Amino acid sequence: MSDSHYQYPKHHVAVDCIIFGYEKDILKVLLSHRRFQPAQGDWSLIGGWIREEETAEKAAERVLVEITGLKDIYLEQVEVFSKLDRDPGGRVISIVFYAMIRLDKHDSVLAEKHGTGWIAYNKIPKLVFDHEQMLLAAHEKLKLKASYELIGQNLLPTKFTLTQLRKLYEAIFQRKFDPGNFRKKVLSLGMLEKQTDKNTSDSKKGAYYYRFENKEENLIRDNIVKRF
Amino acid sequence: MSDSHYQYPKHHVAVDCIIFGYEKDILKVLLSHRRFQPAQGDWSLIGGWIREEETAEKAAERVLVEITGLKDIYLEQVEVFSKLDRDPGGRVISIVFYAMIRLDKHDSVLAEKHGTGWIAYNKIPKLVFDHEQMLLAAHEKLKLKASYELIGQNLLPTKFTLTQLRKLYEAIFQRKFDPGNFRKKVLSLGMLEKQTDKNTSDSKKGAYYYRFENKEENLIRDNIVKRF
DNA sequence: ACAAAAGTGTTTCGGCTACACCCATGC
DNA sequence: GCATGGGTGTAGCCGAAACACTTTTGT
Repeated sequence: MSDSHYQYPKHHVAVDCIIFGYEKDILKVLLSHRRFQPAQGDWSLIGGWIREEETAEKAAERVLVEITGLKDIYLEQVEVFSKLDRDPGGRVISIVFYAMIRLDKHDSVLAEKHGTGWIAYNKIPKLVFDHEQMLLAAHEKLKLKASYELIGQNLLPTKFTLTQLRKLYEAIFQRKFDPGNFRKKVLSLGMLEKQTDKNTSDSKKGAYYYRFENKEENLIRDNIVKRF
Repeated sequence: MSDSHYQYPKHHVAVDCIIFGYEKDILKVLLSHRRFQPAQGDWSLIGGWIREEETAEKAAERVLVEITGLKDIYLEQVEVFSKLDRDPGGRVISIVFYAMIRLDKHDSVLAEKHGTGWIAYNKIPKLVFDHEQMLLAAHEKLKLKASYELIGQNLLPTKFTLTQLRKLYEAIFQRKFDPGNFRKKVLSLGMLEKQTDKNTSDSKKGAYYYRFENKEENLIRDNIVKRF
C-alpha cells in the first residue's frame, strides 16, 4: 500500500486504554467520568487521538503519562474496533490497548484532576459506546497472558508474598486457587527470588517476600492456569 | 472520543491480509507480485485501503473477494502496525488480518489476473516493508488458535481423512505428531463425524473420511497442542 | 512377500488436584 | 489454647507420549 496515497480516504484514529491496577485483593480499572457532552456523566475508558507523528503505541503511552504520570508502562494491543456507528460523534477507528500499572506508584492528584477513578473490575458501571466490549476483550487477553506467563511484575509492589501473588491471580480469574499448589507451581518456574525479610502485617507467622528475578530467560511460557 | 473530531488529524488506514491455504501437505500463503513502483517485482501481502463507509473487517472481506472470488472467509484480526516509516510512500496505519481459505475452491484465474501466487510457508521470499513481521505475527496467532481449538474446517475439503488433518497440523506447527496419539486426541473432542466412504488414493488400505459436525458446541476449547 | 498407511492397544511418566498436616505467632 | 495464614508432603488421577502390534491391500 504505497502509491498515490493521497487520493484515498483518511480516518480519525483513536486509542482507548484499559488500565488495570491491583489494590486490596481487588482488580481495578481506571475509568474516566465524562464532564462534557456527549455522554456527559457517563463512565468511559481513557483514550485519545493518534497524532500524525506518533505510532499507536506512542499515543497510548502519551495518554497514560497524561493521566497517571507514569512512563514505561506495560502495554499490549488488544483489538481494533471499527464499526461505523460505534462513536455517535462520527466515524472513529479505535485501537484498544490494555495496560498494567502499579497502583502504589501512580499520581492520584493528576488522576483526580482528570476526573478519573479506580473501579473494581466486578463493579464496572455502564460504559459509553462499545467500551464494555473493549473491556471484556482486554480482560480475556489479560487472562490469556496470565495463563501461560507469570504476571504480577507490573501490578504488584517490588516485594510481595506468594499469597499476594495468588490473590492477584484470583482477582484476575475471578476464582480460587489452592494455596499449596499455586505456591509450588509458581516457584517451579524459577522466576522468583526469595528475600530474607518477611511480611508480618498480613499474617501472624509472617510470609517471606519474593521478587521477580530480572533475567532474560523470564520469557517462560508454561501453563499456569490450564483452562478458563 | 467524540467531540469536535474535525480538528484532529486523520490517517490513511489499510488492511493487509495473510491468506493461508493448504495443498499437498504444505501450508501456503497467497502473495502478490508487485507489478508497479515502488518495490516493483517484490512480493507483498494482499492489502487495500479502508473506505469511509466500511469497517476494517469489511475492507478485508472486500479485498479477499476481489482477489480470490470467495465470500464468507474465516478472518481474524492479528495486530496493528503503525510505525511512521513502515511504508516509504507515506504514513499508513495497517490493520493485519489472517484468513483461511480452501484452496480447492478458490478462483485461480482471478488470482492469476492480480499477479498473485501461492507460496509455501517455509519458502517465503523477501517481502516488502514490514510484511515479514506481519506474516510471523499471523502465523503465531494461527498456531495459538490451532493449539486450543480444532481447526481445519476452513482449510481442508469437506471430507478428509485423519491423516490429512494430522498433516495439516504438522504443516502449521512445522513438526511431527504421533499418528496414533493425534487420532485419539482429535476423536476424543467429539467434533468429527465419521463417514461411510473411504479415501483409497492416499493409501492401500484406505482411510475413512471424516467431516466437521456443524454443532453449536463446536467451540470446544481444549489443549490440542500443549506447548510450541 | 513386502511395504506402507490405517487403526488399536498398552505402558510409562509427569503434572495437576485434593487433600492432610505441621509451623509460627498474635490474641 | 486456638484461630489463622504459612508452608510442606503425599496419594490418586488423568492425559500426553512413546511405541508395539495388528489389519488391509496394492505392487
